Amino acid sequence: MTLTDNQRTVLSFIQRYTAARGVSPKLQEIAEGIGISSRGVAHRYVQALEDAGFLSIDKGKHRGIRLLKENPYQRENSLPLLGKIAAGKPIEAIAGEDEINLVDFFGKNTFAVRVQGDSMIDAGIFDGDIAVIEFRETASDGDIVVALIDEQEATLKRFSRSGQGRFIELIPENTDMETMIYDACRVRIQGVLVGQLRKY
Amino acid sequence: MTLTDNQRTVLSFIQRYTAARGVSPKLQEIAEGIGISSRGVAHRYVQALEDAGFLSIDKGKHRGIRLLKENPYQRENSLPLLGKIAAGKPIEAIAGEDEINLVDFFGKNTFAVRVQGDSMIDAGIFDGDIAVIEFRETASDGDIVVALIDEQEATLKRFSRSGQGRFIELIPENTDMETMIYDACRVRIQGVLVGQLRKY
DNA sequence: CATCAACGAGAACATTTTGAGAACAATATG
DNA sequence: CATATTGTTCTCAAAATGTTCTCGTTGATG
Repeated sequence: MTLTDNQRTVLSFIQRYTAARGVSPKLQEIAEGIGISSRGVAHRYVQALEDAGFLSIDKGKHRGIRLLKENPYQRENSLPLLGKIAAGKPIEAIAGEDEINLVDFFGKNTFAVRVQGDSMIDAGIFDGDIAVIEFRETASDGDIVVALIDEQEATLKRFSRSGQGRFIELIPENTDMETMIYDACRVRIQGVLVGQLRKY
Repeated sequence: MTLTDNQRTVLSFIQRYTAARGVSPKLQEIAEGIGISSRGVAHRYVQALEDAGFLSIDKGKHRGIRLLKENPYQRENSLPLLGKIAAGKPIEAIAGEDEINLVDFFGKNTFAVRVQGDSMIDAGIFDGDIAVIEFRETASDGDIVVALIDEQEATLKRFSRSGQGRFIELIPENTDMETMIYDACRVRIQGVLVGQLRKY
């Protein structure tokens, strides 16, 4: 039994709510939490989650949801997003405006890899940074891509075609390093850079 | 039964997506991932992969693809064991190894602000980046801080004391801009930079 | 040139998933 | 008990997604 996207969203909401408040949410609260207006629909989701074994329902009881399993899909990964800095107000004044969720922020089809090496420092990507990559098998000239060479070596470089598409150039953003040129058949694109994270 | 190049591409996409996200992609996502626009074509590929025995389809269900075989690339090339990118493994081999959780990654007492302006470009912080800040009322010389001046203006600068603690210097990381010096009582620290996010 | 297989676009249809809300039952509360 | 709140079960409709087509293009091959 697999969950639908919305069922996962509901499960995640229930887990967060329960963790924060110590009691399970009401159906109305679940509905509002996922942006709908119908308690009936919320109930249908909760029922589906019970059928899938993620929780149990104390029938009829208010706030009668008990969680059983960990949610294997979604992880809690949001940060509160405050207003723009340098815009003139104390941070407290604009707190709680929004939040950042990694998946929402960078897009759904993304994953993260840790970058090793200095081949992209001129693009502002440093050793140890986390690169956020969107799944794609194709790229446009100028994209920064994760390229797999000979099914062996994965590398992060700027992508460009040459020789009427027969060759692929992988261009480091570092004046000390040289462009690598391969037969197109030796290179497989695994994704395109869409963001990055850095921790100090 | 041999797969065509495109079928292999689709299989690779499905494998990586599933490894990283825990659920299979939708046909639309597959189409976008390989650079085409037609769900129908994506379906034809998935069907071919089912016929070839690589996966099974839960007919009609959304995200109803189940992978059956191991990734052929992993099996055919026994790969070196380094996890980081540029160090030698296809993404599907390391997916899931290094999941990023924003709160775990940056710490609990953190929030995010969008950076406006170029005062920190030499520190690699650009206009439009998201700065991740840890709540603190104190800072050490050299920290990059969110400082509130006269309870009015919040700004992101490098922090330093001077004059036996009577003054606070807020130093931009931009050679075109000048250090600002304030009486310590006019400056309140709101937090210290611990990370950043960028979206391309 | 004729044929064929692989491919991409997109229309048309089928099925699943979703949302609203009514009606009623059970529970909570004073 | 009386009332309000909450949970449960329905029906109907819409949206999203999967499925099956046709059509045209391209490149390889005989």
